[in-house]
Amino acid sequence: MSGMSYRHPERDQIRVDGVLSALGNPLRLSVVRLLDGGGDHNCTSVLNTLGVTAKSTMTHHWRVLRESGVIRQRPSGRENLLTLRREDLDARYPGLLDAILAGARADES
Amino acid sequence: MSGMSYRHPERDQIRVDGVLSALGNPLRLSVVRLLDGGGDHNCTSVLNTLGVTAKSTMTHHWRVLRESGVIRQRPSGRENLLTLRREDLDARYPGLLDAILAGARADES
DNA sequence: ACCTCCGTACGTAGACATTCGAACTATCGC
DNA sequence: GCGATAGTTCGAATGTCTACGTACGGAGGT
Repeated sequence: MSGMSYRHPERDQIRVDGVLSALGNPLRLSVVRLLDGGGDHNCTSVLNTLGVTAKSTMTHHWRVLRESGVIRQRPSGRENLLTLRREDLDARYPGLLDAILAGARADES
Repeated sequence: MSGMSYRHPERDQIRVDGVLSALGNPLRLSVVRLLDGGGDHNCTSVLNTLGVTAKSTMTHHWRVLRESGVIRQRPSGRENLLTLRREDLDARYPGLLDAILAGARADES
């Protein structure tokens, strides 16, 4: 049997204050920027890329991102694949994600 | 002499994670929606409109909103006038504020 | 001067966030 | 089965956020 799946909010259950609160954390914003860059990501690869030490720390952040509707977490084998819920976010809050990601890039300059 | 002024970040000192974190709080998001509606606002009028009990609670939120660059606080007589820094936010993060405000309205439906 | 109104500063209390280590479950390969 | 890998769960420590009451200071009106 494949692993258990997590509870995700439906598209119409997403709330903007939850999304903003989730993305107001620098580490979680970095995660979203990384996922937006495309490619396959599991928890460990993100953890290594961002230089986080403890896996259990990220487990906390996965839950915040998942329960706010920002990412989707899909178990596959012994990995946990992570994807940005771009279609849902774009449908519900047009332009929000792009504005945030552009803003994050602007802050780096 | 008029009252002391507060420290506000310059436009280019604003950071998107600070803005998101500030607006991730439902009460502060309501404040921004109210200020965006136009009209003159001082601290007490916002407090009364939103049904907040303690002034000192709002003083905390004014600081968060001010230091993240979302609002400007300008003492005038014995009042403290509040304005949304729309021009600065629009210049630095095009579309962000509109997307957030539209999202907040969408969540109400 | 006096009183009143507007808002801040301070201390405090409880709730929540963030991070970590250690123990645990499940999966894959041998 | 055995060992290694991928993540989670749990508990604890630390820090931050939110809200409140009280006290304070500045500005206006009388």
